[in-house]
Amino acid sequence: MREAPDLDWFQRPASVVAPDMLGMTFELDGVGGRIIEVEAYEADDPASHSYRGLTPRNAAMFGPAARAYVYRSYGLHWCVNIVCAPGSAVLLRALEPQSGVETMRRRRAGIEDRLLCAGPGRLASALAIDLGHNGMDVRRQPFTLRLLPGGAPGAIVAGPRIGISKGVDLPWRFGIAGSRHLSRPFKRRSA
DNA sequence: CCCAGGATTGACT
DNA sequence: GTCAATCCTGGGA
Repeated sequence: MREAPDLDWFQRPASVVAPDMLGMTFELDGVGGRIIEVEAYEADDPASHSYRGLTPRNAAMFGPAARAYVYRSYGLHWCVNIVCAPGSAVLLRALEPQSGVETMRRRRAGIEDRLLCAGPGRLASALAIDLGHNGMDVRRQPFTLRLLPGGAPGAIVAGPRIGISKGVDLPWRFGIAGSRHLSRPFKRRSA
């Protein structure tokens, strides 16, 4: 099994790190899978929580790289990012479930397998990520983040980010083309 | 101090 | 397709 990338690897701008993260394996307490979809949020990005500078909520985004930035979405859901260069982070939007699938099913009774980690809120729920994980180093227990031989299992596609009202033109959503574990399909590039 | 508005999801028409 | 749930951040007064 390979190790997590060096700290320097994370200290690049999130929009550069994000596509490199596709195909890596992300787990919490042995529950997780292959990263299928991510979004990048930069420091000077009007859609980013860090855009207006350091606040109590977004403090992790201005701390060391390779840490988790966890926030509450719409008052109900948790979402998890991996911090990159200062003020930038990669939002984890979808995994292909690979380990601890029974645990995920128990946590999300009734949901289809392909939806277990399809979306940032579902992903955090399936892995039982919450604010208690904010600021933790994703290269160390209880997290694992590692490269797999072969890299991304398919072509990488990019498109506009989902659910934002600013920065809508930036193509900073990245995913594995055609994966059935995406939160939503990527619009095919027009000819 | 106030309150509009979310990096979403699931239920329902 | 539409829409409510739910809560807390942070900008503005």
